[in-house]
Amino acid sequence: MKTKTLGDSHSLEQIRQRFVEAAGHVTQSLGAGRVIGQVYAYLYFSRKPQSLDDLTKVLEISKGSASMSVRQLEQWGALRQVWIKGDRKDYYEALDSFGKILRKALLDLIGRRMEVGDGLLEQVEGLLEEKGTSTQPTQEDLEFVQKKIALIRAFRDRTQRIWDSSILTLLLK
Amino acid sequence: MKTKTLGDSHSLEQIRQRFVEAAGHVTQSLGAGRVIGQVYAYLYFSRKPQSLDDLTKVLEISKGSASMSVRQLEQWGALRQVWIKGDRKDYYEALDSFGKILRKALLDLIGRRMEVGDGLLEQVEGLLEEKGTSTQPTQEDLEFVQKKIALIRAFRDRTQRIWDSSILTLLLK
DNA sequence: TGCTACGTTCAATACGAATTGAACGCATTA
DNA sequence: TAATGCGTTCAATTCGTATTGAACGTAGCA
Repeated sequence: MKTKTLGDSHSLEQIRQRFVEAAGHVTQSLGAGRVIGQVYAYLYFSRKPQSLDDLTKVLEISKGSASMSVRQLEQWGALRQVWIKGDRKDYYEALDSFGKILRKALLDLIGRRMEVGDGLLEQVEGLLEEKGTSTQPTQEDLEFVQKKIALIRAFRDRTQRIWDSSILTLLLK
Repeated sequence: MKTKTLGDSHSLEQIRQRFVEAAGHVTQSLGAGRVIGQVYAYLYFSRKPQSLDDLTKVLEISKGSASMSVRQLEQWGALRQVWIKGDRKDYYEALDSFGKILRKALLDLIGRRMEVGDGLLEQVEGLLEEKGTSTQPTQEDLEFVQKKIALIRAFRDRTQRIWDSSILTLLLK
């Protein structure tokens, strides 16, 4: 039991392994784990649905990892569960709507990280409104900060539009 | 010596700290450290150039961190070094061409991570060319893999165009 | 009803990357 | 020329987070 899957061709199996490895790096650099990419790539290059058990053996990952990765990928619409009658295991096959998948995944990953900064500009602008009437801070300081924040807002708004229109909609197609 | 900088206004100082914190999160999630963002935000909201020494005190980071961050930011065109005569310290002030800065930073960060996967498609397609003539692998397997890889290439080319045109050029303006 | 084989969960662990800080080199000044 | 005050470097450390694996719940089967 040395190599399994995808016929016996050495070079084809080699190619799959290359993709598994590369996908692992990609997802890792995107801030999802390495395993997620590996699982998807492996399933993508599998002719038949594979079980969690297969994944743990081939990718040498734990049962827990396999389970969690598969669930994450399912939520991103990257996998489909397949029942094989007379078999108690769950089987999975990869879907290939890369655009939709990437879109969901990015929104998820980015959203997960941007909570903190989100709404900061609005909050701060609110604070400045209040202070605008008071005279506590020196007029100079107030103007300085307002000017700086205005620059940020302008840039934010511009990139926001680009992001919304270009990326997401185009990835959808 | 409790609070320094930016006048004495509590609320304005508060605002700066908010931005420092937020910027730290952003750069961290982008895969550059937390410190990079903090340093930039602090300088951006400083009226006068600041020294490494200032940074270590205000941001509570080590001299090493301050030095490395400043250098990185300089390479991204985010900072400008300022000499103050009669002072042996180096001073820095933030530049605000956000577009150019982000562009350089992203190219750098992404480039740093994509080395692995880069050229993979080309390599693999090369391998498949060779195998195309041999009959080692079953015809079915060969076709399967070729089809799968073609899908990936199509997607890669499409997103590549979007990335090149939309993002980078627009960020330049 | 108990037994088996599976998937899930989450506290413990391992791992990689960010950060530190001591050692160093290089200016500047006396 | 020595002494002082910088910035830089990089091995050691710390810290966050991905991964593990043992314990658990559950569904099917005898």
